Amino acid sequence: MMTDSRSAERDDATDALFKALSDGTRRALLEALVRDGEQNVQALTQQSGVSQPMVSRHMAKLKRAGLVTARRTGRETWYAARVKGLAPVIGWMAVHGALWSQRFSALEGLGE
Amino acid sequence: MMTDSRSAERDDATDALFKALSDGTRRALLEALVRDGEQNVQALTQQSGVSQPMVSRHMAKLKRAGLVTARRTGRETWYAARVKGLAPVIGWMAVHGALWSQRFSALEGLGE
DNA sequence: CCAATACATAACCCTATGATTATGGGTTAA
DNA sequence: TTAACCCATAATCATAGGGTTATGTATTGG
Repeated sequence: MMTDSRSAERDDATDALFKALSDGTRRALLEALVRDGEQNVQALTQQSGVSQPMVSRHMAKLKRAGLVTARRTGRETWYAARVKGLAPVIGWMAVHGALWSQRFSALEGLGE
Repeated sequence: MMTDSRSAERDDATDALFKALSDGTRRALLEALVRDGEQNVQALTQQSGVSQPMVSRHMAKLKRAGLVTARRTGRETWYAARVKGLAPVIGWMAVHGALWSQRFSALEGLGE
């Protein structure tokens, strides 16, 4: 499944990932989950400084990018960071950052 | 409401970096530089599939993000990948990706 | 059953951004 | 000097995207 050397055509996963990380509010939400563990929307809303609907939309984007998981219990939705979702970022840097490949080579077995 | 500076600090560098990497065309341009070394705008334009002005604008953005360097010689501008510009990405993942911090700790001395 | 709660969606506004073609500003060459 | 060349910038357009408030859909509790 090598995407040929003709540059990344439709690397939707990588694209969604970098796009998800390209917004500061979204990164802050993800950071909160990494730091303090699983949280529901209202908890995230209080920290975020933006409205609840905006948090829901940000979380949806993070989820589609594979960076968080969602677990609905009753009327609450609990989000948790999914750190291994960052793997494609590592992969991209390992492949396209020639100077890094040596250092990154030890990280390539993270597919779980 | 003041923004909670604890989690949402104005990390302009990181923001610019992720934003620069969030576009596929821009990543392809950067990949071309990493793969084939320093190139001028016309060479990059031929590979990119977009217009020359668009390449110039993409390169400007990559440059502001610290991912490429520009060297003007006469009427040509030669761009080269600056792989250490990815350092903030590593830094961000090291800090906010708890599960990664052990593996990343060895990479933190790349500041220059 | 009814109200309150928790989250997601919808409708809307405004800015950012990717893309184009046209133009301008220097530089090389004839 | 003039013309061709290389690149950047301007003008323009369409769409994506972050933000808000309003509304909808379940779920819990009195």
